Amino acid sequence: MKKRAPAAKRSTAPTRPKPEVGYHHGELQEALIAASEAILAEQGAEAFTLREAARRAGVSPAAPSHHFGNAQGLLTEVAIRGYDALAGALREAASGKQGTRDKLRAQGLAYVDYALRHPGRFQMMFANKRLVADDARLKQASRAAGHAFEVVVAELTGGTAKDAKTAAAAAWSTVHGFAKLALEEKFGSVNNEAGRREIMMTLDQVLNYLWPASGTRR
Amino acid sequence: MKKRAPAAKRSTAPTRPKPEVGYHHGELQEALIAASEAILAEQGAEAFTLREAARRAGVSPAAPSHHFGNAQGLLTEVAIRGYDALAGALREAASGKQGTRDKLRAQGLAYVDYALRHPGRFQMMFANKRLVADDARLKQASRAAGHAFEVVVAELTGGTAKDAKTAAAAAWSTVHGFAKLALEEKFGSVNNEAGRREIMMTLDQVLNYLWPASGTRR
DNA sequence: ATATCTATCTTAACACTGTTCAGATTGAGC
DNA sequence: GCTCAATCTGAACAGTGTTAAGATAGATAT
Repeated sequence: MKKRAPAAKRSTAPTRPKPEVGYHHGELQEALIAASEAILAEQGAEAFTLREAARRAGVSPAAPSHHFGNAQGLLTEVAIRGYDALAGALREAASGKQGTRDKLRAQGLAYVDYALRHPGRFQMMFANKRLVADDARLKQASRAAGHAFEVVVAELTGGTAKDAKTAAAAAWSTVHGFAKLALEEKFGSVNNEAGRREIMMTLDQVLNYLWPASGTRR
Repeated sequence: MKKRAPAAKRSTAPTRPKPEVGYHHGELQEALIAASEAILAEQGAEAFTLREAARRAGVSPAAPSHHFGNAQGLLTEVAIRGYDALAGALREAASGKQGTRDKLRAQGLAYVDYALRHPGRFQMMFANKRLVADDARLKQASRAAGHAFEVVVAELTGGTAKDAKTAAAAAWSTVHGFAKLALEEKFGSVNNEAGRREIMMTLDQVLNYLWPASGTRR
């Protein structure tokens, strides 16, 4: 078994607030999360194994349990960060536009773009059985992402809160379904850039169809 | 290990075209498919194991390989039947209605109803990595299900074939996304009948919002 | 400075999994 | 009857997640 490089020597100053390596391994949590992300990015959600994540972090397969309890715990942490990143992407997409419909369309495109750029992470985020589904932070992060739709949609409906909820559910369902179907290759190949561009164009048409510009009829 | 009951005695007539039991086990393919369906129904897609399916069919873990190659092959067969059943449900839902919009709404409700009633099977149908994704029969069955939307939507658009494709993609995406999000508990609990009813009502609102009755504006 | 404490990590084991391969079994056809 | 090919078993292999006991080492107290 390969021994990892010895930890960097401690600074001579003993009162350092945050040592550069910390405990034995130091940032094992972060290392395991990074390793998990790498597996998801390289080989997809189905290929993730706890042992492989431990291997990449240079620790024994039992090490992660002390930080995350079990594989679900580690993946939950990954999913939380994934939701945070998604929510950020949605907010940013909306902030770059003026009209409400433009914001909504930009959010839809950003949602699917995120899914296609991080397919493994995205699939894992919505694989409740592999996560600690009732984790408070996970639920909060997920809600925050869904909330990004409500914020924009509320401007659109201008009606009751219930209408806004319905419209947000509609928007989220549409882009989520499109992303999922795209990832399962129902709209053609998604492995090459050309395929992804075509899929994004299809999405644009779908969004135009469901949320036509003001005054347009169908 | 438990010995299964001895096969029923052959009929005295030797020229029977289809013996009631066939080979050693007889209908092992069907038994394995039924066992797999049972696992999916009882414990969900994540809980499926080939060994458990073999156990339930009363054969050794190596037996399935002779009929399906591997676990993916068996699950592909299950998925094909799932798509066939889904396509049938979609066609039947549309056939019971007159107006095009009523057909579309009935299809949407039927789609999500199917997903909520057979969650394990539904999740497996859209888990490409666990199936033989390029199996011709699987792709055909999947296309047939998607085609059910196109048929109804074509009446709605009355435009070019491209418009119909866009509208069908929109409809499929919406109901698929809603079903997926519902199964991941994003719209509340789905484990009890009351929760499912509430979710179906939310879906009805979503469909009314996205495909309003003729003449209605938003 | 030394001893103790406690978080961290390893080692080894356990019960699983899917798959492969050699051989046994058994229905079908000559 | 005999042969043949399809079917199934048994055993093995490499891999998985998880657990328990012990080693290690940073932090803390004396």
